[in-house]
Amino acid sequence: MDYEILRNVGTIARALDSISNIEFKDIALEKGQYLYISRIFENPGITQKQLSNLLCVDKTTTNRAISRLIEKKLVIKRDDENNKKNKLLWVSEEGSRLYDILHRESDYSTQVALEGLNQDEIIKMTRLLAKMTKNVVNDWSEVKKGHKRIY
Amino acid sequence: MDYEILRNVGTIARALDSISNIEFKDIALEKGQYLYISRIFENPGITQKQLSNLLCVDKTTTNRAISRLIEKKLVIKRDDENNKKNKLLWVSEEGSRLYDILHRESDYSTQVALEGLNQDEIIKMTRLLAKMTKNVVNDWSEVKKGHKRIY
DNA sequence: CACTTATAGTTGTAATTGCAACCATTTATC
DNA sequence: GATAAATGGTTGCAATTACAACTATAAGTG
Repeated sequence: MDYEILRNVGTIARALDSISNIEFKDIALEKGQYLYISRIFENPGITQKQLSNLLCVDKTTTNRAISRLIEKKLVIKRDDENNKKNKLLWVSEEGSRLYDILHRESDYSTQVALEGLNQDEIIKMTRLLAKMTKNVVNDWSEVKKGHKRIY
Repeated sequence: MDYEILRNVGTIARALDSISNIEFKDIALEKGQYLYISRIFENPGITQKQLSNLLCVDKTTTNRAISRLIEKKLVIKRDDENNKKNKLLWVSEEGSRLYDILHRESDYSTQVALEGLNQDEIIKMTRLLAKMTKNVVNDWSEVKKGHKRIY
């Protein structure tokens, strides 16, 4: 049945997250921190709220993770001149060096995950997962705002 | 590039997990507990170790989750007559009733996630994700055992 | 303009999560 | 069959995770 799809998505995600957390202990990153460094590096000046929505993580979780990364001098926080409510985030020089490793690991995991799939399948997969992401993130935003789904 | 694939897998998984955790607070389930109830229901007599491998979760996490579910009388633990090391798990009657709700929610989320995909795409997706799962879980087992991946 | 509502960020608290280190069995090896 | 290695399960810790409840700023509305 179709429910296999979401089950496997969950399993793949947990497995990869677990692998990343274990591997990045070598570079003194704690659970989950790699996610934030990657996204901030690729979206310089992003806010905590935007990060939370990008990752589908609670904003308080993002806040704590960022605080820790600032302590560790891997991320820098600056005030937004145009909007005092916002604090913009950048990766430090040290953080940038880590990004290189994160990127390489991600590439490797992608290679492993896609082993045995041909180019056409990969392209289709990319397109379909993007569509699914949009569908699911939409529901996530609603539910986070308090909307009750009926089923 | 291909790295979009794993990013989206992670995002979908986090979003759905977050939704489930929020929705299942109505039935007094705490973070993550729904996973174990579902899998034990579908695999009666499963052990903690098998559960951990099925979900790609650390065995100590499984242990704590199960202890809590036993306290809540949603899961039952029995000794394996043939092997005193193993403790076999079953869902209680109360737990079975919850399973019904979990199943309905999962169906609904699947429907939402797959909106806009046709039957052929869904079938392909199912097959490809199963293959990816196998690839990734294999690496996860190795890394958990201490194997260092080179990249 | 007043003032209400919404938004971004932050802390209090309580729970899960997972590595390390351990016990109890079982399995492998001599 | 004795002893070593492996396996399944369990606790001590230390950290993330996230809901509530809050502050401060910005945006919407009469």
